[in-house]
Amino acid sequence: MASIKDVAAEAGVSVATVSRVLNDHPSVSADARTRVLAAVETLGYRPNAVARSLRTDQTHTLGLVISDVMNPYFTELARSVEEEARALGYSVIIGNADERPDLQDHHVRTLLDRRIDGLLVSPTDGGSPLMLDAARAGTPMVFVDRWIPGVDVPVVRSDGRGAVRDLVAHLHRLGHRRLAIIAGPAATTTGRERVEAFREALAVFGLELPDAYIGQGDFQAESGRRVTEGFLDLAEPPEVVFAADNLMALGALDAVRARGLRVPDDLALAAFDDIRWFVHTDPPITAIAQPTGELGRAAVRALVDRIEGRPGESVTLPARLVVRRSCGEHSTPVQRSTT
Amino acid sequence: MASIKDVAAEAGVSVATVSRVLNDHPSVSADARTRVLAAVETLGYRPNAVARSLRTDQTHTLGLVISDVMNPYFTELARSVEEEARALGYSVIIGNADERPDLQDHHVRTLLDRRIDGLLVSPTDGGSPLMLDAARAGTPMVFVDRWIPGVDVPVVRSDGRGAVRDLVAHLHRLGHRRLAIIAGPAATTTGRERVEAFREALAVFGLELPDAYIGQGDFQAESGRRVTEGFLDLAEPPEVVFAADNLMALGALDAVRARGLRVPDDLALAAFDDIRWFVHTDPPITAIAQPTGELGRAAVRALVDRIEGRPGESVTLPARLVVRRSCGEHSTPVQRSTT
DNA sequence: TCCGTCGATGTAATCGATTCCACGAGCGCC
DNA sequence: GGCGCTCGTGGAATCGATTACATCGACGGA
Repeated sequence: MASIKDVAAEAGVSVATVSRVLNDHPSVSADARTRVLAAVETLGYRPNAVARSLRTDQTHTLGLVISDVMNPYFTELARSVEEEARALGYSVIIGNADERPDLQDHHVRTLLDRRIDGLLVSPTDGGSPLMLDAARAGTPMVFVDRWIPGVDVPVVRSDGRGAVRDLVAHLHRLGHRRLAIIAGPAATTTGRERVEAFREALAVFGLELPDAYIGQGDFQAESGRRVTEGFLDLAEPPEVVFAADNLMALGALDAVRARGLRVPDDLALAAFDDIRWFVHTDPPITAIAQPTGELGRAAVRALVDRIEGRPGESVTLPARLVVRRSCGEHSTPVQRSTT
Repeated sequence: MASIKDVAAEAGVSVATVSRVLNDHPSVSADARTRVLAAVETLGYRPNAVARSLRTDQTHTLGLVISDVMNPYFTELARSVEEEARALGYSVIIGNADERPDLQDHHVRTLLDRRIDGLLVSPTDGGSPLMLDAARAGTPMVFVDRWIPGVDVPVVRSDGRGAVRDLVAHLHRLGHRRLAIIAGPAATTTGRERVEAFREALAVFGLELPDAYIGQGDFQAESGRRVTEGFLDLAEPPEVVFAADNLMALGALDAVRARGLRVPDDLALAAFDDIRWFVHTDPPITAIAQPTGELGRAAVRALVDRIEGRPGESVTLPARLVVRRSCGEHSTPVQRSTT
């Protein structure tokens, strides 16, 4: 592969001049410029990004470590992150942590070894020493969706409180009183927050959230299935199950189906995170939709701001309730928008 | 960030010795080794992958350019690719072409600039000059799922012919005679092949595939919707629509639903590519399942073989039919396995 | 005419690793 | 006792770019 030296030789100038042309430095004669460009053309020269990065200490690359690529929510997030990054001149390397702290650390480590310019993380756990060190060492970093409390890093996420209130109001109006939740891992902020938001919303209607109605899931389909089976085995099973993410809702659907029961007649179902398929499931699933694309874009902007020396701010966007039929029929569909 | 020089100074040896310890070269004294390792520990030293790559001309990175990350099939493919690559000591950079040749070229170019060791591509089109040049120039490369004819590059894909024959047999048994297909882009091999396989299977039963029953899609949901509406507007609409991928099936479902019609009573539906949600759609969708994970792993193995100087062979794995209810009820569910 | 300035260019240092080569010490063998 | 090997080690070149600094010529003003 042709190097800058070959180009210099071909154009009859020094490598410095070639470099100047390529980085359009002002003081290059028109003559030299055209000769260099011609040489670049004939040799099919492309600068070696590795060499350039070594010298400039910039890779123009962002690392994105997400909890689970197979989760459509994160897939969409990854897509919007890549789009915005590309628009700003950055590439993205995605690491899939698969909800496993060890894998998350593996990816953070290799990304740091590659000297990425900044890191976008949706932490799987409460924060490994590795990540805390990186943050403290000044690696530009932004948390997206989930975050680690007590770390001085901007957080880009959506606030589901309003939407969860709307959801509980919707459920209450339909007559449901025994509401259960399939929670995410307590080590994640979203895992805890969604339970809290749910509990608070229930309190508004004078309802409680007994421990038996809190199932411990891990954001994966299988755990949703398992927890739902546990609910169905209770002496007094809940009337509604609220899954804290879309995969656990899928698992819940599996469990209900395996018993030959029906949604919403035997058990109503709602989910956090809306996905396209929810329109076509049997029945269509009521869900809380996050502004996923906007979150991804905002996260990239915040990270690039940090990288380029600007402040880089936290962003919180509201989620909203999308009512479908999985919680029972309703006469007047009210979709209060949250603020 | 500490460099190899700092480690050398701390350990009281030369950088050469540090490098030897790190790459466990045999001739290093036990004493020097322990001193170096201690220095590495106290400084928290991590070798700079950029510098290493510049010198060794290896990045231990694979590029994966896929047609559409939002398509669950490709998401799963990407996941298995990353897993196998990690097991073999490689990282993966994913580029999402979004079915756009220009984006595909963009990613191929940046990946080559980064001097990735090898490229895994599922081409969006018939092959840009850029990609053909790269293949000719000797960049280790493997096509996965789709390929470009006439290029000397291993292809890892699944053969759907057997499964499509099974599907048509299934449809014929259910009494369907007017079968239509939503095709993928003619520029892709899978786009063409699936239509051909379908046509051949129909021929076995003495059925034809009239042009009016071939809708031109682009593997995206919206095109599935549009084509299905066209089918429904025909004087004699088809009884079955076979979507060449899962997203177009989603679009077809949207279209049927928008007209207030029902699957399979008004129009039966089948799809190429099986996804988890197909179990829970209304009705559950009959689909042709590819061994996606195995494809991804085989592709990585073939690519790494090429990179490391071994032959690197093409692989073709059979797909299989998964019968559900979207084509009508059947008495004895026959799922012939293909060979 | 001379000097200072500015624009264009080249030389060489540099980034952080790997690796070839040289060198010295120790050891075995004749 | 000397010769030659092997082993451990360090110095320095190298990968392909960027960039500080030096140089040189032209040009303008006094």
